[in-house]
Amino acid sequence: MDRELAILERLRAGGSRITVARRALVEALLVGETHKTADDLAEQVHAAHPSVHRSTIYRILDALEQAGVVEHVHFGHGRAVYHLLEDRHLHLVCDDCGVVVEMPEAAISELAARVEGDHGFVIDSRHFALPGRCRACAAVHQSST
Amino acid sequence: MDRELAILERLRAGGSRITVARRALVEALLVGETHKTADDLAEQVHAAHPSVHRSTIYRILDALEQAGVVEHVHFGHGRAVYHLLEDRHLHLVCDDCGVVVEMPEAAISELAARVEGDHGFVIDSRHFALPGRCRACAAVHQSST
DNA sequence: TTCGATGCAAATAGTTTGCATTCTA
DNA sequence: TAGAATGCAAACTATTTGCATCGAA
Repeated sequence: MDRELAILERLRAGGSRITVARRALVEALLVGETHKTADDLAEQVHAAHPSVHRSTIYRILDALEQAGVVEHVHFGHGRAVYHLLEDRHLHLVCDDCGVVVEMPEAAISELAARVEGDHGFVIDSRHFALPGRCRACAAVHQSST
Repeated sequence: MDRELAILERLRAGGSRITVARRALVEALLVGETHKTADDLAEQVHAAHPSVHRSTIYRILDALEQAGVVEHVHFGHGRAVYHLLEDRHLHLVCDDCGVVVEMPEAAISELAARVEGDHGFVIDSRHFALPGRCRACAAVHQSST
């Protein structure tokens, strides 16, 4: 039940030490939105611990990623969002309004199987978002183009 | 048959002027690899015209993109590659060795149709590469992990 | 001659790194 | 107390922008 402790324990198991900054970042990951940029997380951590530096945020995120706790997904043009590994799913991001639609990982399995058969290529589709246009923006786009 | 002239003409039609730099960049796009980073292109252009600035390369690429001549695809972690619109296809990039596998756009149509039906989301799959592992790296990865 | 294109330098966004210091285990 | 973690500043990558000048039509 205590997700925070479980995650910290997992870090400790990997030889890491538990610090205030790490505790705060894990807490930040556990509340609110499931997808947060490094910036979002830094802001949240700063609320309680203003002295935690941005570079530390990145280093902790890196440690968490190595420990298999989080993963990051690129949402186009440079910025990445981080989320807990438990929340595995594909991401669809709207190029126009930026809304993120989640869909089960299974949706891509058919394509993945075909690609693997044809090219031997194993798609890791979680690491990138599929871009496009959400329902609303697709409608607008169609009428204005 | 003269692709270079055709492209330049297309630029001119949009109100643009034809300059040495533009001519050189279009030439660079037409030879060799079908996918090049802004850096690759800058290097090629510099070979003949060392004074052309990087920012100019970006501005020309932007103009070409607006004119519908090229498009850029993000290959993960910040860098983008440009290619002529005629060469439309999906990209699979290996996270390990960086090799790019191309596959017909049609391969994703089934997934795209399902997603559009379920979520109203219109995937623009050409704008991003699907990450994963190529046959060779997948084999290595499996045995070493 | 006019307005688009360019060179330059500086700014930007997002992230990473070297190094001396601090703190956990 | 050893070695991991941190703060800080500075570097980095890829790209963009303001501005004065240049050049194509």
